[in-house]
Amino acid sequence: MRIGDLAARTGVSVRALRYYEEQGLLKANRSGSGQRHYPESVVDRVDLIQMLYAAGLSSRTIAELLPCVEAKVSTPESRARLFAERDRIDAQIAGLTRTRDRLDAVIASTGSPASGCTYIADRDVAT
Amino acid sequence: MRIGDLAARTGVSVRALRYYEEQGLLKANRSGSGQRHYPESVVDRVDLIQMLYAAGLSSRTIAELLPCVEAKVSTPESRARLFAERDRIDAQIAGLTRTRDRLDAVIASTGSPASGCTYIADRDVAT
DNA sequence: CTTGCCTCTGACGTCAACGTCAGGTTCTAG
DNA sequence: CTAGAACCTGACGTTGACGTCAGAGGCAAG
Repeated sequence: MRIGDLAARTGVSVRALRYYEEQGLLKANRSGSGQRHYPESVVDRVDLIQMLYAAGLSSRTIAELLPCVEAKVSTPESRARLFAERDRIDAQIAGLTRTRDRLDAVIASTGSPASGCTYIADRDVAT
Repeated sequence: MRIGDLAARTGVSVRALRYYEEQGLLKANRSGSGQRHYPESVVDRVDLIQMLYAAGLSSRTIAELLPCVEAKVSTPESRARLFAERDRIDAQIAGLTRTRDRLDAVIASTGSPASGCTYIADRDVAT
């Protein structure tokens, strides 16, 4: 599997994949001419990397936690980092939930102004 | 209330407050000599701005939604934006929840290797 | 008055995760 | 064999939300 194929499979750009390698998140087997070749397994790894990036983790943190998540290998530091990131994500979820509820309240008040102005699509307001 | 006081009250830097004004998120009464003076009410406004920034909204989007959230004034576009951002935040919460659960699973497997994989994750899944 | 802190307006610096371009090599289809 | 897609390594550009510095002015206390 070459880098273009991996990019297509993961939806990540070729540039991003090379960047991940540069950051030590991804390793590639090189052919004689220097081209990168990947096994199927890296697809999951790239998905995981994207997942962690989306959760707000930095390259450095991801690099620290990847062996922990994939190979179940962990040092005391990485375990501490793991707990810290878990808690940070928890807090982030809590904050986002409050923000969403606030927006929902706004939607409820501007969307149906007391009387029957109901042409605004009837959405679920408080999950 | 001068800008330094507002910064202290909100935990936001002076630079950030000036930046908010530059982005049209905050207005200030100017004294004769050009110094900014704020009423008490802007404290809540700044908190709200921070909340929206934390939720991943851009200055432009916040500027569009602030009148909607504070004064309950909305145009069809801002209402559409409101719905879009609410849904985006919902999706973000869902993604973060999956990521957190994944980290919890890792914690469960690396954190207590002796007693078989018992899940730690009996946390509330953020409504 | 002057000391010292606060404020003002530019304007350049920063940082992360890439985008994009240049110039050159390699693989593949016909 | 040859065109053209895909790949390579630098290396500079981008974006957003500020940080930071420079130089100048404002404000209450002693």
